[in-house]
Formats: sequence, C-alpha cells, structure tokens
Amino acid sequence: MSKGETTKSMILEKTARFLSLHGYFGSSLSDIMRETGLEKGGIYNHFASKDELALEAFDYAYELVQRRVRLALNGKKHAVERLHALLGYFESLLDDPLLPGGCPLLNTATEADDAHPALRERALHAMDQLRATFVNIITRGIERHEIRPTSDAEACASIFIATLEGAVMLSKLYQDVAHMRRAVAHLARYIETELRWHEEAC
Amino acid sequence: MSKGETTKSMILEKTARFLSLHGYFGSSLSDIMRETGLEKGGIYNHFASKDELALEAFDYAYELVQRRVRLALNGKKHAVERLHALLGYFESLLDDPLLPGGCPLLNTATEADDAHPALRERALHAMDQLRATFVNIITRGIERHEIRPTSDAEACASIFIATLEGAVMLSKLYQDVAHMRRAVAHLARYIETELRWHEEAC
Amino acid sequence: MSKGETTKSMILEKTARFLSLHGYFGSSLSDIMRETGLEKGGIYNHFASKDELALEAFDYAYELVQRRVRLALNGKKHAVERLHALLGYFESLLDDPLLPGGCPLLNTATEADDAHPALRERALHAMDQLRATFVNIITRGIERHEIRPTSDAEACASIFIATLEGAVMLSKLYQDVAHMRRAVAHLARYIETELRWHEEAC
Amino acid sequence: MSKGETTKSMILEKTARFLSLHGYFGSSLSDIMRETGLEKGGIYNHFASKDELALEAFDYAYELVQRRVRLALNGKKHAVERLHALLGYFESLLDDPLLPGGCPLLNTATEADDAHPALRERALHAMDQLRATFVNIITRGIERHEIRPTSDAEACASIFIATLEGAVMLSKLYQDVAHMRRAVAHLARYIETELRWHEEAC
DNA sequence: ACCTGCGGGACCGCCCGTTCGT
DNA sequence: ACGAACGGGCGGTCCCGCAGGT
Repeated sequence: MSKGETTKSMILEKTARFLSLHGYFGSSLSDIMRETGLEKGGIYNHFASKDELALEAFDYAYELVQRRVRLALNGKKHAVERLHALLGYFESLLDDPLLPGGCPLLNTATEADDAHPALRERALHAMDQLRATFVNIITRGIERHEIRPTSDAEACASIFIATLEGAVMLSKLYQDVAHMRRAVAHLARYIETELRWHEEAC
Repeated sequence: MSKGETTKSMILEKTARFLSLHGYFGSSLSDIMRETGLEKGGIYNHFASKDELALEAFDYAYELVQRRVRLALNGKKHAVERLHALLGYFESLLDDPLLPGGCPLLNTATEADDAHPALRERALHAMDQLRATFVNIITRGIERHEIRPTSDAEACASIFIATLEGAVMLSKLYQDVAHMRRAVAHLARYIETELRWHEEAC
Repeated sequence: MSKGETTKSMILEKTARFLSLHGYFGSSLSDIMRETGLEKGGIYNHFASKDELALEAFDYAYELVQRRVRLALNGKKHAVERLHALLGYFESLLDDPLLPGGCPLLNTATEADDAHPALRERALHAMDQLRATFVNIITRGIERHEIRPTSDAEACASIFIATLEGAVMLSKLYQDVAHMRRAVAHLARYIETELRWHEEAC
Repeated sequence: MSKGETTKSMILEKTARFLSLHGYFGSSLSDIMRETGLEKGGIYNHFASKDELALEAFDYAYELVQRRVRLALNGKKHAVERLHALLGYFESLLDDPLLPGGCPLLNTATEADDAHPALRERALHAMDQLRATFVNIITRGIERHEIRPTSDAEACASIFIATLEGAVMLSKLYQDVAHMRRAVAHLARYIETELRWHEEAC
C-alpha cells in the first residue's frame, strides 16, 4: 500500500470514528484535522469535499460491520444457527464496539433521512443488504426445512432489525447493556418458538 | 396569552418541526429565522441561546408525544388494552405524524447521546417516562391478574420501545409504513401469547 | 424631585461609575441595564441614545470632580495654600475615589481624543476649566505677591496637571499609591522652591 | 521571511496603528480587515482571536518604543546625558510619532486597567521596563558620582514618567505640543538643579 | 408620564468548507 | 502534505424604535 493510500485509510478510520460520535453536521473539518493530525490541504488531497469524505467514511464503517457480520456467520450452516449468530453480532457490539458511537446504520439513517440525501442513500443501501441477509437466511431456511414454511421472511427481517437497532439506541442512551440483552433474549426465544422447524411437529 | 407568549409558542412549534427534520447540529439560527419569519433579535428576546431554544423545543415536542399518548390511553383500563393502545399510538404516527421528522426521542437520543449532554439528558428523561408508562401498565396488570405474573415488566418495556423505535427508524428510512405495521403486529401477538393472563390457564 | 428626575439621576450615577471602569466603547447598553436594573425602554425614556447618555454621564462625573475641587479650595485664600489644596484633591482620590475607574478627565481624554469627537470636546472643555483653575490661582497669586512674578502660569498649569494625571495613571496601573504620593511631594517642593514669593528674597 | 510572516507583520503594524487611535474596545475585526485589506479568514490564520491579535499588536507597538528609546540612549554614557536623552525621546514623539494615537503604554494602561486584565498585564510589564530604565540610569549615575547620592531613583522614575505621560495626554488632547515642551523643560531643569552631581559642591 | 417588553436589523468575533501555490 | 487566503455563514450582541400597560 502506497503512502498516499495509508494516509487515506487513516483519515477514513479516524473520520468514521469521529462521525459515529458526532454525526455529519456535528463534525467539522477542524475536528477531522485534529483527529488525523493533518492540515486541511492534506485532507483535501484525498477527498474533494467534506461530503465525499463523509460518504467514504460511511462506506468504511459499513465495511467494518459487514466484516464482523460475515465473521459471525462464518461456518454456520443451519438457518437457526445463522439467525442466532446475527443476534450474537449485535450483542458483541456491547463488549467490543466497532465504533464508539454505536451502529453507523442507525446513526446515519436517523440523522440523514431528511437532511442529507446522499448519506441517506448510503444508509438505505446498507440497510437493504442487512435486510437481505436476514431474508436470505430465512428463505433458504424454509427451503431446507430449517425454518417453518409459514414464516414471512420480510416481516421477520423488519422485526429483527427494528428490535436490535432500537436496542442499540436504548443501550447507548442509557449506557446500559441490559436493553440489548433483553432484546436479544426476546428474539432468541422468538426464533425458537416461532421460526424453528420441528420435524416431529408435523 | 400575551403577545410575547404567543410568539414564543410559535417559535417553539416551528423550531421543533425543523429540528425534527434536521437535528440540532444540522439546524442554524438562520433556518429558524426563515421558518419563524423573525429576525435574530426577535428570537433572542425569548431564548438566550440556540441551546436553550433547542432544549425548550425538545420539551415542546415531547409534550406533543405525551399528549397523544395520554389520549390513546384515555378510558382504557385493562392492561392488555392499554398496551395495545400504545402500539396504536406508534401506528398512528404513520398516518398523522406529530412531527415530520419522526419520533423526537429517537432522533434526539441518537444525535445527542455522545455530542450534546444537555440534550441527551432531556432525551433520557423523556425515555424514562415512556419506559415507566410501559412498566406501570404491566406491573399493575400483574396485580390485577390481567398480565401473567411471570412477566418481567422492565424487560418488556425495553423490548416494546426498542422494537417500536427501531421500526420508526426503518419506516422513515424506507418511507414505507410496512416496517412499523410488522413491528406492531409482532408485538400485538407477543402481548396476546406471552403477556395476557388467561384465567382458565391456571 | 419628580420620579422621572430621580430615575434619570440614578441612571447617570450608575452609568458614570460603569463608564469610568470600562470606557465608552467597553460599555454596552446591556451593561447599563444591568447596573440600573431598568429595561432598555426605561433608559431611552431619558436619553435619546447611548451617546447622549455617555455625554451626560461625563458631565455628571465632572460635576463630582468640580464639587470636590471646590470643597478642597474652600476657605483657602493664599495662592500657595490653594495650590497645595489642589495637590490635596488629587491625593484624596487615593483614599476616597470619586469614581472607581480613576479620573474621568484622563480616561475620557485618552479614549476619546481620536475616536469620539463629542466626548473629546467634553473632556477638552473640562480640562480647560481645570487648567483655568491653576492659571487663575497663579495669576492672582502674582498680583497679590504670593507667587513669584516670574512664574509662567500657563506652563505651571501644564506641569501640575501633566504630573498629577500621569500619577493617577501610574497609581491605577500599579494599584500603588506611592506614585501619586511622589508626584504630590515633588510638586509640593516645586511650589515652595519655585513659586512661593519670599518677601525677604527681594 | 516567508510570505506568512510578512503578512503577519503587516497585520500587526496596521493593527497597532489602528488600536493606538481607537483602543481595544473601539476597534472591530472589520476595521482590521479594512486596514489590512485581508478577509476575516486571512487574519484568523495568523491569530486565534481578537485578544491574541491585540496582545501581539501591543508587543509590536512596545517594540517600536523600545527601539527608539535605545536609539536615543545610544552612545550616551553620562547619567545626566542619558536622562536628557529620555526627555528627548518623549519630545521626538511630537514631530515624528511612532504611532498616530500617542503612547501605547498610556493608552493601554488607561483603557485596560479595569477592563482587560491580559492587556493590563502587558502594559504593566512594559511600564516596569520603562521605570527600570530610569531607575538604572539614576542608580548607576549615583555610583559613578554623576547623580547626587541623596536622589531617590524610584521616586524620580515615578515623577519623570508621570509628568511625561501626562504631557503626552495633554498634548494629544489639545493637539498642542506646548504642554510636552513645558514638561520637558521642567524636567530638564529638575535634572540640572536636583539630580546632577557638582564636584565642587562637596 | 413613566416604564416594560417586543422586535428589528446591522454588526460583532469567530469558524466554516474550499482553493491553490509551494 | 502544507499553510495562506478566501468569503460567507455561524451563534450571539449591539443600539434602537415602538406599541402597550399602569
């Protein structure tokens, strides 16, 4: 990796961190300068504008999410197991946060939905992928007789994501992991009682 | 109501509206001037600073929430009925939003948790009251044999709020009410299958 | 005295006090509001503008000076005695200041000479009167054979005022009365050795 | 000298000039922008705040004073000659002012003593050095039998500075150099009659 | 007659995001 | 990668009128 690329990565990492805490409108280039130790010119060498930087920083943050999600799913074959792994991903954020400011999808969606179309677009696309992950697991789980055939994959995805992202918000607001633990426990029970296919039940 | 008070209310209403869309850091005094039609001097007669204005605008917005919640609960006695009424409140936001930017608790909590202590404090306090509403309904429901005695009121409150606020975020992001409808349906089923006390079941 | 006049006097007194400490440009109407306990409208009832207020406040402050000077000179007939009385006036400012910010003539002259023509005019006029006081004492002292006929009244006035006002500045800056005491001692000696007429010396 | 340093010097020079006329509170950044021909951002690159700019501008102005004082003393060995040279410095201000607004020590001391602690500190320090200059000349003059051993160096310094700064004020206020000429003549005579050591007098 | 409080709008000191020459 | 300069926008304060109440 060339020196320029190293610097660019460093900027993105520091910026993603800072943005996760303060949001797009709450972060200034001076903040980024301080965080990165670079002068303005140094930053503008790599990014044409604050917007471009923020967009790429979101991509960077979402990359982190994807990587950890893939890691959590790695090796898990059974749909139920994979759903529990996704719960595990959210629970892991408590002990070992990817970013100090919480989930970049939630933060960006909430801040940008009405105020920053380009950023909203990015958040929407990322959320689509997260939803697709849930939907695919359930759909293929139904095909494989691991998930009850009556399950509504789209609806389940909405419920899972809503509950987990809402729990991220609560746990961050209260600085208390209990809210996330309860959400995870609730969904775990939901998986077992509502989604898991029991052969003998037929 | 004196002229000054009328103006102050108008400022708060317009500001709460605008803040709900753009957030604290995304809103400038110039925006507020444009929205209210007042000059800076006119605004600063009523509020000492942007912070004070934002804080009071949050209180105003939360007042709206409280009023609609109370309206939804009005006349409902049975705990199960009251829980359904709370779901109804969230569902009502879809057709007739209190504020165009969604739930002020979610927005403020997400933006302010790391970046604006005073605002975070307000959001936290409001969330506490919302949680207390759920907790009280369930606790008293248990006492009255309307809710199963094994229910964990605190945990239920977390789950309800997380799911509903998460659904607000999803529905706003996607501009699609389906996510909220699914969350509400899920929780309605949860109420009936997990919380409601069935006499004959004993 | 009517209520309005009482209020106007109170405003002038408080304003003269504050201006002596912070100067014209360093004082705002908000400061005056705080000091007087009145609203803006209340002040503007009596004074058409900040300028008019400041001008009248200077007059008020200069009145205080004049009154104390007259008191110091009161009953003193002999020119030498009167000159010592003027030194006494300046020395008295140390223990019992007319205004907390020092001599209004010095302060106003220094601040306004290039920046505020109307205020400079007032300071100049007041300084003229102070100079005239010195000049008259010496001139009449010469006539009465109390002061040496070779004395240059104008020059002496300049020297006395320069030394004493300079000493006010030093004593205020250092918060140390020694500078004024030295200036007074120096001038007292000057009076005795250079100005007093000794009959036998002829 | 780099471009930035050149600009910074230019800003300081223009600012010191303007401040000498209008004082700290009477000067706005817009004034400085006009004087320097720079935009706000251009000034803010070199100084973090108006305060910092004013402080450095005072230092710049005092530098000018020091330089001319040193020039006046240059080559003069005898204490009496050196004291006359200091009078000459003050007299030179009339024909060839360092700054249009008069003596920065007097101006700053008078404006800042109660209203701007940091600026007062600077003025106090500069005044200390000026006093030290007088005190040292007299003290060493006594050692070298150039000044009468009974002279009080501290007291003389107070008297010289008070008289001269007071004369600066009068000459500025009246736009008339006579006041300064009288003060200088008075002090010149004082030097000869009270301070100079006459060998034969012993 | 006197004072309050509201509102205006220009201006304050400061910081923003951006460009560009080095 | 820096740092000088830009120019406009930031939150906030200024001085000032004027309507309204006592």
